[in-house]
Amino acid sequence: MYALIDCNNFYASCERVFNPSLNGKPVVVLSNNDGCVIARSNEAKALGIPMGAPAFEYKKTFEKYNINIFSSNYALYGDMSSRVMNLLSEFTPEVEIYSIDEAFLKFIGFDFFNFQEIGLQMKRRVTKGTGIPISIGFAPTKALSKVANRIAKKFSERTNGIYVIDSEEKRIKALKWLSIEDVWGIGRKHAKRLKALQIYNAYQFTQLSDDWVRKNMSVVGLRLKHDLEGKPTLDLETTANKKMIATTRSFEGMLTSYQDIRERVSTFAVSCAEKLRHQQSQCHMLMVFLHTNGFRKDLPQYGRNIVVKTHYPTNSSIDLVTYAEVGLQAIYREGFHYKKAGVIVMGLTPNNQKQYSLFTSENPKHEPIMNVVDRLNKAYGNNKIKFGSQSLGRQWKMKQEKLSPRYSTNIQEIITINA
DNA sequence: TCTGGGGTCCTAGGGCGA
DNA sequence: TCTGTCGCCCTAGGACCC
Repeated sequence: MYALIDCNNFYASCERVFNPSLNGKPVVVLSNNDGCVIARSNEAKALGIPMGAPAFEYKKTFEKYNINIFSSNYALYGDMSSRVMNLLSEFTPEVEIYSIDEAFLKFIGFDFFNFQEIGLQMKRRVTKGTGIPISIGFAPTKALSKVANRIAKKFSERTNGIYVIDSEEKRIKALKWLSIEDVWGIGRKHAKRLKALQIYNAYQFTQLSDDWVRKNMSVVGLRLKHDLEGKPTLDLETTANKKMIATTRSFEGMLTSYQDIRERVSTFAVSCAEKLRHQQSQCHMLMVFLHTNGFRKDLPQYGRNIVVKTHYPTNSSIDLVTYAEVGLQAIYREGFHYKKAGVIVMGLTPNNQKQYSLFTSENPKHEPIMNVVDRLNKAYGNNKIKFGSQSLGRQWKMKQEKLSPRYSTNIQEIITINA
């Protein structure tokens, strides 16, 4: 049996844990730069605020309905997430953390257990331990547990946030209820194609022939079909190291000068290098990209990316800044208003599997320097140590006008209770 | 004026050596 | 020495997820 546990309106719920006066009121959380709506409480959903809504377009709606707005506070959400995941792992050792707010659990040898009861215990444990509300779906496969979770959430008053698919009858009923575009693994494109063929729900999808699905939706679609049929095909994924690491940002305004963009790109490269060292990996390729604002049809558009190969595997900030600059020089063009840039490191290998080059080698001083940089940044806060190409005086700040405190990870910002 | 960020997997097609 | 075929590797692009 698999379970999918999903935190309800996760970011909005995190804000509520430390500010209970928000309970019952509409809450939205915005993306970086306070750009789009990325999380909504049920009350905000009921007011018709869609996912991804640009904040500036909905400003009046926010004011009209007194909606509580928050900038995204990843320090808080990340910490709350790991607390939830820790509690869930008390129920079975087989846990796949699927995203910041979701986990698959696998129950082997629980044949005679009552999953409804296990679900109740999980809910109580997580609510008591973190204050985060969760929904739980149990089913014999991962894809079906996603479906069960959806039912648990959709009919929460009847299901109490827990639903178990444990019979053929329930499976078919659930699949007939689920619209094709809501099936996990069927995105917009495939949903459109399937609808054109009169396939409107998940059950109809499972009635297609394997050959057709394989031919038109690749093995990915076929695996999904089998999983929905109740034949376990997708298993828990082991949490290996990441295969690529990215740091990309939209700029608050638009940038034109090479120097300004270079500063930003250097910072992205430094950030990638830090993430690489954190997971004890190194990269042998780095991609730099930049592009103009696609929403501004009145301005000339330009966008390019370039992959730069490193001479040896590295996670040195000094090296990566250098390579990133080589890439940027190759793709930067004068005369455009740039809105977004990023650095992505690829071809990752563990630190202890190093393929040396005959002709070039890393500077042996980098490793101890990076160790010191990481230690200082850890002790005194991130980005205290900067590199030459990053500006010392200038602070590039994301727009975060509605940022809540880091209640659970910073002692200076701990919650205060007035008696 | 203002529209996010970070990932994974799969396939097709070309280059290239055996 | 030339040519055809096969399989591997790499890359770009597409589709999906949260």
